[in-house]
Amino acid sequence: MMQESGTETKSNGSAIQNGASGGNHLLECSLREVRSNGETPSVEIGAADLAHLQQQQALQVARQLLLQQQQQQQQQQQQQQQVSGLKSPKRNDKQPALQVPVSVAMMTPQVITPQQMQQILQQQVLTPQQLQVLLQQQQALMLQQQQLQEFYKKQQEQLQLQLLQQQHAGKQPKEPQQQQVATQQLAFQQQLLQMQQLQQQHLLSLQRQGLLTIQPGQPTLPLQPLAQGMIPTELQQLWKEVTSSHTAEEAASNNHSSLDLSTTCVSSSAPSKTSLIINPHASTNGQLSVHTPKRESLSHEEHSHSHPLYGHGVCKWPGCEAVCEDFQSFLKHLNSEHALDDRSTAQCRVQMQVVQQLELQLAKDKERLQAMMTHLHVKSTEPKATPQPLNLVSSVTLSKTASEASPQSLPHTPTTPTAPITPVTQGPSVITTTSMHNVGPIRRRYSDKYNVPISSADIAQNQEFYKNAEVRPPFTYASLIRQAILESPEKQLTLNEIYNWFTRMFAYFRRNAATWKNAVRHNLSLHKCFVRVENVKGAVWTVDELEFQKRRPQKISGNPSLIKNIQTSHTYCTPLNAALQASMAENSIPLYTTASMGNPTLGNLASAMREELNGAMEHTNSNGSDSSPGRSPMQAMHPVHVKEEPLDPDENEGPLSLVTTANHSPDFDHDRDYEDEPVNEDIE
DNA sequence: GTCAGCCTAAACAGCC
DNA sequence: GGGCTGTTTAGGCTGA
Repeated sequence: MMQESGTETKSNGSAIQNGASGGNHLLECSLREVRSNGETPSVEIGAADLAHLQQQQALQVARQLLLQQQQQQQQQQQQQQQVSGLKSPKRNDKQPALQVPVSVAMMTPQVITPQQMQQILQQQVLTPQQLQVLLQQQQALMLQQQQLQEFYKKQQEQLQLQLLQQQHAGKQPKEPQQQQVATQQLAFQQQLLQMQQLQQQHLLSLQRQGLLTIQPGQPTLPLQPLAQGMIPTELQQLWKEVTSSHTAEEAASNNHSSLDLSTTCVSSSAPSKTSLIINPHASTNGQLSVHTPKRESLSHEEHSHSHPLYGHGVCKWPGCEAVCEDFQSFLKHLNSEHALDDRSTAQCRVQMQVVQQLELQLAKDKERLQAMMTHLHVKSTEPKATPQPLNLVSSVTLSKTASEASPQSLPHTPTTPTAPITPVTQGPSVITTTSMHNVGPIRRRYSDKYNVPISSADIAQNQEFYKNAEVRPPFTYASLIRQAILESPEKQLTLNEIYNWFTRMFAYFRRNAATWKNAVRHNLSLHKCFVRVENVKGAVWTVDELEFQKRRPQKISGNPSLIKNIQTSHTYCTPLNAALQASMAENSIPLYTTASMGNPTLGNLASAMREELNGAMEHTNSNGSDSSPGRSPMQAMHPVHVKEEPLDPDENEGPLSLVTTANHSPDFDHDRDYEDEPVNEDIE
């Protein structure tokens, strides 16, 4: 639609372009001027007069249509308000706690917060009937718009015809006459554009009012790419796909439908300063683009790049993963397989719940983190307090960041709507904003030195997050490679399979393939723990667990305070995991991540964690040590290694010491998790 | 300041 | 020749 407008205004490209830079006001002013011009009696006679009269008629018809449409919009808005008014309170009654932001202070005006996101998600559950109503309304609008455009096209053809007649008749068209025609054309075009804008607004308001009560006074919001990007509604996508008959307009509206989390979190604070009404293609280089099939295919290409449900030739509808060769086939597939029915609606609701839970836990853990940091910040001024269990994570990172950044500033950290849910990840994830913004390579990753339990469960729990968000996973390449290999049924993968695992599991690795693939190969070659095995189907890579566990403990070996480290780290380890589980339990997280996504192993693991929660907390509160061996949360998770916790100093010198120290290294938490997954299956 | 771990980049070789 | 795979080296960054 916008492209077509651009086509029609080609002759007035410069004028339009000037209007574009001026924004709404300029355009409206020029529109008013043109309107007034159009209403003044024309002194021209002959063909020009005829054209003028026809222009007048066209303008009047257009105005009438505009008025009708505005009235219709108002009616529909009222209708939508009624619908939303009926739905929202009901949902509020159901989940009052979810409506209340846990930490309003975390919200920044420019950034869509998890709470806002939550609100959107809460309110966007529409019944298929409601969606159909919306759909019909949109189609009616489209029809009107088409009629108007056809009318306008006819009008322009007539104008051109008349101009040609004038020229053929040898009548030199006077400059003012041309100008007037051009001005009228511009006026009409602007009216059309304005109408399109109104339609855009209306569509968005329909979407939003049905889903979210939007604040008034944002008339330009719908056309703003970033703002639009803040509406990550699956239903919206669904709706758009169902109503995909108007591809051109969709190309314009979906141009900004990307669910790019990295851009979402940096939503613009200066709305409507870019070209809002004018076709963006018209204002690129002064040349108005012509709507051609090429352009259309390009828009589809852009669309396919940004469509959250399509990527790498695969439909990303939850649980689908159907292979679609191109975007067209994907659209067909989407319309046929994921049409607006009860199943799709239910899937949408499930997805919303998933996101909702993520938001909730993120908010709670943020609050918890802030409390922790505030506490530690205060503590750090005190003379050597007794070792706090939480020091394990924060002894380095938190003390530093707390001193660098005030606790108040942290909640303002723009986070993506869906952040990793693993509570322990909140430390690095929240503190290092770079990881959230995904700008360039992050240097701060899960450091092995923080005693942060990086586990396959961590990876798996955040699986959905990393699958969708282009956030670099804070795990080392070695850990990821190992994870990939160990996840495979035969515990061996070819290089290409490892690549595939990376791209499958992490959205981040769908870009810059040359870089990270090189790093993967580099790591495979570099680390002894990765063993290349010649297989029937070629070379495969396996993991030498012993070598992998040897990697970092060497650093600690020889340290006189090894025993103390072991003891203290062990002491710290338990409360940390207790905290982890407490977080999960307090939030009543039904282990929605991998467990709900169909990974029974992790579901069992998590269930076991929760079952052990009470005892774990008691154990933690007692003295923080493993006075009752095997009953700590971590030990409950990893019963295999409980018996392998020798505190005998002599054993620390031998090979076993490696294992022992590894027990307390983060990577060993990997190991434990890896090895314990089947154990937990046994528990189940 | 030094060291270790990690990441990135690049060059090179062998194979298909 | 080009792409893929595998190895090796070098430099930079970060945290201990």
